[in-house]
Amino acid sequence: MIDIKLQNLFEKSIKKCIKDGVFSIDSIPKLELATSKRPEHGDLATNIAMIIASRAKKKPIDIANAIVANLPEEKGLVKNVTVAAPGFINIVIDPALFLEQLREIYAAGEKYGVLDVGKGKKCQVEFVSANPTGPLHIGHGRGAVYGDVLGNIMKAAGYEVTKEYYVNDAGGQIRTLGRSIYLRFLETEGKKVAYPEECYQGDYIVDLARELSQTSRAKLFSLAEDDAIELCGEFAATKILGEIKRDLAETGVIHDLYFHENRLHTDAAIDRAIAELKNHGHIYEHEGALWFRSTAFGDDKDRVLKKSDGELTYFAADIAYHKNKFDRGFDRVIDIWGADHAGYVERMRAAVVAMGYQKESYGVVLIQLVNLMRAGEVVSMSTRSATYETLEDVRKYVGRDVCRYFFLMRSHNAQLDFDLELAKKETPENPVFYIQYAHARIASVFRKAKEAGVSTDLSKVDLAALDLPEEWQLARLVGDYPKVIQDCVATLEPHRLSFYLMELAKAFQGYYSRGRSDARYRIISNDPARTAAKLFLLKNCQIVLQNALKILGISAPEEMVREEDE
RNA sequence: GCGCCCAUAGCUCAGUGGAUAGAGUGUCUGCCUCCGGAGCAGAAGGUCGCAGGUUCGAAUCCUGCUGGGCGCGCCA
Repeated sequence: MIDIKLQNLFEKSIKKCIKDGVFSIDSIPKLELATSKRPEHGDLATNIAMIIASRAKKKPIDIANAIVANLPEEKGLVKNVTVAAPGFINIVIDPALFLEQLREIYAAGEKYGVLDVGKGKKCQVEFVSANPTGPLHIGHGRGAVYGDVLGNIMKAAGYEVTKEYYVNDAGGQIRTLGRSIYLRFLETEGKKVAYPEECYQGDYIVDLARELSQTSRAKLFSLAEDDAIELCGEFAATKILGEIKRDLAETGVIHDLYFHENRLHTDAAIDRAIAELKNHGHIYEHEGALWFRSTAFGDDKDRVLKKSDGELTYFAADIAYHKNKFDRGFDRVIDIWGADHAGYVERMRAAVVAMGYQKESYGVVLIQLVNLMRAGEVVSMSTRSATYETLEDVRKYVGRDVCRYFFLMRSHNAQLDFDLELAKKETPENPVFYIQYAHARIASVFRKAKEAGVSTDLSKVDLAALDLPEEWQLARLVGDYPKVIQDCVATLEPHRLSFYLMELAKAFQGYYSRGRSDARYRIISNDPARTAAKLFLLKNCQIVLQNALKILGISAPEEMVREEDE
């Protein structure tokens, strides 16, 4: 809003400068406004004079001065404008304008921060997609929370989002799973078997074998070995997928759709996808196998779709799945993969482009791995015996909110050290509590106000009663929220929201705490107009805290309860 | 060997070409008669891995190094 108004003012001024012959350029550059880091640089700053200077071959400072001199007057917008070397234009906004924004926020309520940049386009976010052969580990957890929150952010930004989980329930891995179960079953029957290294080693395999045995012992003996293994595989995969879903649900991650790979096989979708590539001339045969010429689209080497033994590769199924995605009408398809799949990106992109879909509509986000730590020591992830290895164990140990926040407080393309002992600490070192505390404190003030019989009717508030710099600052900060959402969408980086929340919480705590020593800062006073205005400001802070926490999938408690008090 | 990611305060990390590089934590010093001290204010702490280059301006972009992580199958 403010941006647009300023854009207009500057455009007018620049046009006048051109007309007056101060400088000459072909087109007017877009006005970039940055929030100033230092108070003496005003609220906003623009570098437009320097941009123009480089094009017009003039001194930036002269251009800045000319632009400022020609800025039209507009009441209630700009309070002051100054020029600083080498050519910055610093703008002080009328504080009343930030305060006015509060009314919009209050009116929008939980809709505040909902944007239309997505314009209702259909967006699919695929994440987790772990094979149903074992429990989710902490790395899956990071991808799960990232994908969930990215989906929430895209939704808030105006996309129509589908969160999806691709289930690899066909092929070799499920057969191996079935064999693992079957062999463990034989063991429980007292048979001596050699348990191969490539089979799944976890204890859960034994548990599943026992469980299946209870209902289907006779059947397993009556079937031919291959059929028995298939039965074991189906049983275990279904069971494990159920566990994964429950695990995700408890982490606050809900997918809209579980897409089963099996479907692609039963309705010949893979054949159709290969045919599609063939029509475009990107398929050839070599040494009895069927190849996709992915090198034509920037991949390192061509890839096999059908092996010489006649079996399809997983890549073939993945291509069919992605064809399916685009055929369902998604304008944007975002895959979220672990960093260990980086080598897979180029071939998938190649396939998407080769089938004739827009390159820009497809994106892959790689999530770097997680190092699980305990009090500074790395907890081994390779040994199955390690205690806190699964997502479930970690979540149960630290709690859902902390678990999610730790995954969200870091850029996804940096590795994450997840320290269990640090996450477990409830006091200052743990930002999630600090943010929640800000929310709870506001709730507490409202309870107090009610007790004291203060009117909490916020429909008519005199904003002029907010006359402290910290109050303008807070108003400005909550006004930044939609921009933060926009940035998160543009960069696909939800951690920016976490950092914003921290900043907002800090600004609020600082403001609130001054009330201890300075009566002007106390929220509830015997001045009804000031009290109402301050409550209104707090309410707006609370709205933003709530909306942002909701996107992150973290609770916004009305009060904080210490664990030892429970 | 090739590809991708990372390197910023003691530690963990922000910083999508802008001004004197910021938080949290740790260390040190203060602060409460009163709305929640899980708090607040302040101080100290930096050759932004190294070397070049592009630019009015580089932690940010380009090139080459160094160090760490991941990946390079007719595996999944």
